[in-house]
Amino acid sequence: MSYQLLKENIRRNVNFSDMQIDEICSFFNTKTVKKGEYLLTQGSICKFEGFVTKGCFRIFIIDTKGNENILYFAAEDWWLIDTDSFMNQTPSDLYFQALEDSEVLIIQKADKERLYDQLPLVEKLFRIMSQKALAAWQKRLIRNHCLTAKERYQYFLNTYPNIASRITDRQIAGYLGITHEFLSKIKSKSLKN
Amino acid sequence: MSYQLLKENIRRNVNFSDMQIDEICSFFNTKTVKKGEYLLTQGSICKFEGFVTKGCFRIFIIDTKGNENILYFAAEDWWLIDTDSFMNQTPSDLYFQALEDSEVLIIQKADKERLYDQLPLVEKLFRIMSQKALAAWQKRLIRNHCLTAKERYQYFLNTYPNIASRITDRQIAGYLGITHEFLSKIKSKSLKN
DNA sequence: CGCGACGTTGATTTGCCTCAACGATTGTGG
DNA sequence: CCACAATCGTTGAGGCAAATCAACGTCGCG
Repeated sequence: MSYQLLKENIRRNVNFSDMQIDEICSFFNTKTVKKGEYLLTQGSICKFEGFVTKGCFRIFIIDTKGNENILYFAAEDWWLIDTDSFMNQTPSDLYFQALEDSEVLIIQKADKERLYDQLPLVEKLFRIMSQKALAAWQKRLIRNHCLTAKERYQYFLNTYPNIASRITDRQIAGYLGITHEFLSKIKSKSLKN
Repeated sequence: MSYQLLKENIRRNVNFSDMQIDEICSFFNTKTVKKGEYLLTQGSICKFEGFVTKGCFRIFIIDTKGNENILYFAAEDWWLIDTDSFMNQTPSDLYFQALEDSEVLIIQKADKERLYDQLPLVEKLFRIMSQKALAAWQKRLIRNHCLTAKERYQYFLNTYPNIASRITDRQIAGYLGITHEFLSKIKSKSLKN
């Protein structure tokens, strides 16, 4: 059952009772997305949050120079969220694109508001999730300032081995904020050491 | 009264009753910090969160190369939080240093836990605060990837004029992730246009 | 006054980008 | 199942943004 992964993910943050967690899960619906398809595109308002149970997504932005800049990848056990657009219901800057055939558990904005009212402990759940994410983003920015591209690449390989192994180098370069040509040169130099 | 700023800051996120907001404020104590002093240093466990009512702080990290890397500035109406260390009660990577004689409203870790229990709506408050912060950090990382140092400098000046005007260029360079020499060159080139 | 932190400037180096070309791999339609 | 296109990874030449190192004048402060 694909809800099992979601339940475990939630329980890692807040210890809900079995009844509560079933209640929470009942707000989510399964959605399948084929490789290459988009769940969200720039300019549209994000009305849902998702939890990936199968496959892999990239969350990216196309900047004014036309470069694809990848915020993060979401494989199994990751959340698929545009915090800004979902919270403020403003047009999104982001794209959610499936890099493989994927399955996502989806909760709609209106349902999430109902869930907050119905089960106030869900506030704590998303408070903790947001704080963990916040700490991670702060550390990532520091790494971008302190580390060279090569060091960031190696950190990525070590930290997310099962994401790195299933995506192209172009995607990794987009995540690291470098060109794919330069990533290729980093790799060839690493082999010589 | 220095609590007024805190009350307004909180009410911008959750509409508490007067009684509730007084209750929340009663958990905070005033602390004065002189220019140059530290409220948190690397290696210590962060047992508090703060809200700045007067003065200005820099929140920074010293990396392995000895560079001071500034995560953000906290002047009046800003929160002073090491999310990671406070949440996990692990040794902090950060320094909180006053750049001016300052005043902070402090809430201790144990008291904050009590506040969550006593007034569950506070969960929503910090959920919303964390999500707003998260969205802001994601945008900042994107700017670091897409914009040149000059463009980031101008963005900083436009976005935080009353922080930029009261700190040294060295601090701004540390925030932008560039050397202060290069920032100086950016400024001299800007004047010629 | 004298010291330390600051801002500035120049010379040099380096990390990364841009552009272009090429073979290898993957995907797709006939 | 093949042919072709598209995408991918690689490599090289050249250029630019930013770092490094060093020197210097200025300012605030003890």
